[in-house]
Amino acid sequence: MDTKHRILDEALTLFSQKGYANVYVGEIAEKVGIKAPSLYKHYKNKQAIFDAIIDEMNKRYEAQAGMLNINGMNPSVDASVYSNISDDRLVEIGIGLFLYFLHDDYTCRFRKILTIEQFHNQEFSKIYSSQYVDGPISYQKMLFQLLMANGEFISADVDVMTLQFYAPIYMLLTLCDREPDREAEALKLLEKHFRQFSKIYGGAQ
Amino acid sequence: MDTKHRILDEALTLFSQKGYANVYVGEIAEKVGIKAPSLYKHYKNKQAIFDAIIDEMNKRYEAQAGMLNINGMNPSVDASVYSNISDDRLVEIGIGLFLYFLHDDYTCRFRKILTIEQFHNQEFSKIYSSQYVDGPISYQKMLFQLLMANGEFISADVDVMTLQFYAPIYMLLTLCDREPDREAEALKLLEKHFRQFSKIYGGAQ
DNA sequence: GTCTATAAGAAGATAGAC
DNA sequence: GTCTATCTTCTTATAGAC
Repeated sequence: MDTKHRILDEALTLFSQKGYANVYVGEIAEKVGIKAPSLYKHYKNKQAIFDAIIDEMNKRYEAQAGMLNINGMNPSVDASVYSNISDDRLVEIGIGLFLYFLHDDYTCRFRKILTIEQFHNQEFSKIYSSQYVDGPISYQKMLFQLLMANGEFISADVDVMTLQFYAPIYMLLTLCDREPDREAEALKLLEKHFRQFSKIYGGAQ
Repeated sequence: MDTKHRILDEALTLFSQKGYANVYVGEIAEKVGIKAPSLYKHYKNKQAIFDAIIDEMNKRYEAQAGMLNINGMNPSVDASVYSNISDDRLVEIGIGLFLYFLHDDYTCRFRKILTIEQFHNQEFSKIYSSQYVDGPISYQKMLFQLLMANGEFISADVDVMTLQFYAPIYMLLTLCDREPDREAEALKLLEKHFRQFSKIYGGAQ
């Protein structure tokens, strides 16, 4: 990894721990193993490093959306994936998704930045809600609608159903961001949640 | 309100919007209507203002815990309140609690500080989890256990039940902190959630 | 208790040698 | 591209008059 990328990487880590204002240029440079003035050969100023992080995040988000089909525009394609699946497979998919969000190198550090800066920066506030609330919810909602139409889920208010499915994932994700030691506890609970959810709403099978 | 309290109040607002490092002493002073040096007659330094906010929060938290019986040590006393209540009353209580957390002048600004500083400060991380995850959950869990023992709720895994009850409240609370305009939407969804939850788990009545 | 003036120091950024 | 030296600006905090 060249110096320019290493600066971005160390800055991302520091910003995600302390927030923009608490990180000093000299601190980023030190982590990279250079002196602060050298850093200005790679980026115009501190703000430019931050902006580069946002750009990189936007690029990755698009790639990721395609890969995970989360917030995808066409859940009907994915519906077949979830059609007639076993509880075990549902748990596997759900846990896999949770772990991806939690551990993906870039995603997880950027989510922390969004968390820290959300009240300070309206752009971040919008990205946060879109990426971690409205996106997953609208995707899940369309999926549940299809599963209901196929008769695989009992019919119920789909908004509430989606809320009850996704909110636990969200809460445990933010919990693990804050206290990584509690991941095992979260995973255990999440698995039970998926099974129970399937029992409640998948009763039509 | 005397100057010392007004400093605390304006500092709390600013810290909750920008985080500690982004708020300058001169900015707090300006909001109060004095010059920065005058502020040092009331507080030793910037950190002392922050510490005073923490102290005040701890005081209020204890009073609030008693008042709301959230994170209370004895939910069996409260179980009678929830015993044999109508759906309407359950919604009323749930929404009331949500609105208290969301709007209480001090609570809501302090929660934003916790959110902003949680990855930076382990003390805040612990307070956050205790106040907005483990506290409410352990209280609700004990309540549901009692309602199950009374035969008013069907028997099910109580940890999952509690998670499914509380996680939507938590998610919508953090959503409204970020986007206050979405309160009406959150309340509508929350009401439907309570009714649906009661239908699922209160089926033993 | 509030002010003006100012010190002390931190952090961002530039100049210029190598 | 990296360094040392330095400039500039911003912020905290103090001194001392009123």
